[in-house]
Amino acid sequence: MYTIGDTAKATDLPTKTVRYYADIGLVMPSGRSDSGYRLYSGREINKLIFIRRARSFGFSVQECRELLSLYEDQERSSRDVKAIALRRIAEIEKKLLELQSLHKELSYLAETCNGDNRPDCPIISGMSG
Amino acid sequence: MYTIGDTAKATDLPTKTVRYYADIGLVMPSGRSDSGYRLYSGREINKLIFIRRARSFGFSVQECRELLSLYEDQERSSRDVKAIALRRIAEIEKKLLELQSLHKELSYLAETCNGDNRPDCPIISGMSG
DNA sequence: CCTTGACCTTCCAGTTACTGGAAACATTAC
DNA sequence: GTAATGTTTCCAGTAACTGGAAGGTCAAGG
Repeated sequence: MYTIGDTAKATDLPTKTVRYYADIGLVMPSGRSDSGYRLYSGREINKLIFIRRARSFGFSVQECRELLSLYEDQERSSRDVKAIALRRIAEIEKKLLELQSLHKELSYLAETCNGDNRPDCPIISGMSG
Repeated sequence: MYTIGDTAKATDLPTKTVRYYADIGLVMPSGRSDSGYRLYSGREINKLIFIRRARSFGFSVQECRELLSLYEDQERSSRDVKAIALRRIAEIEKKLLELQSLHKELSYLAETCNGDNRPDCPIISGMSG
């Protein structure tokens, strides 16, 4: 069992955010210490890491809730699970392409503009591809 | 020259957001029509597409401002440009790894939970890798 | 020319997802 | 035992939109 600070370290989330997620019922601590400290188990740690990743790619908290429920809602049919997962996978693949494109653009910029004098770097005109 | 609606379509951003970016001085329209309509050129379209991408990967508006300034601030030395670009590239590479990991997790879920009966899918316990 | 509908304008209020800070209690380190 | 650090709740503030009202503009059809 981890206190909120240890949980924050383990998940690479701010303490404030972990507490916020508990407040909105996204990831509840598995219990409280005698003195009222939130206590998290490995399971919650894993959920929080998953959420941090999903959030950092623009999935809303609501969408994270839905993604988590894929694993937890015993009432939901496998068909639903698969449908939602596949929809998200398509989005992720689109994001992967865009992220690679962004990477390429910045790499080109770093390569091109590497002297002491400022070169022209007219890269914006090519930034939309 | 594009009106704000055409610009929104071309950049895949909501009209509201394009107007908001003008309000905060992130991307100004290159001019106004006689009747006061915002008018955008290809250059602004490209900037907006670049920003949409960067935003969707968690770069703040302030960071987008900095990234755009890499191309525009004639006072900034090439050394700075390269340093900032390299820092961002490192972040993007980390994001790429995490996005690939997210993709793998959801693909595994979609594959595993594909019958008509709900299988156990105890994937959360492996979600932190 | 007139009207209808889709566009645009400004302004202001509301939302999402945090984020910072105060006051007070708990735990750990010396 | 006391100082530093960590935790609690609560409340206010911020970033980046987002929705809606009230009104001006523009192209198409009658």
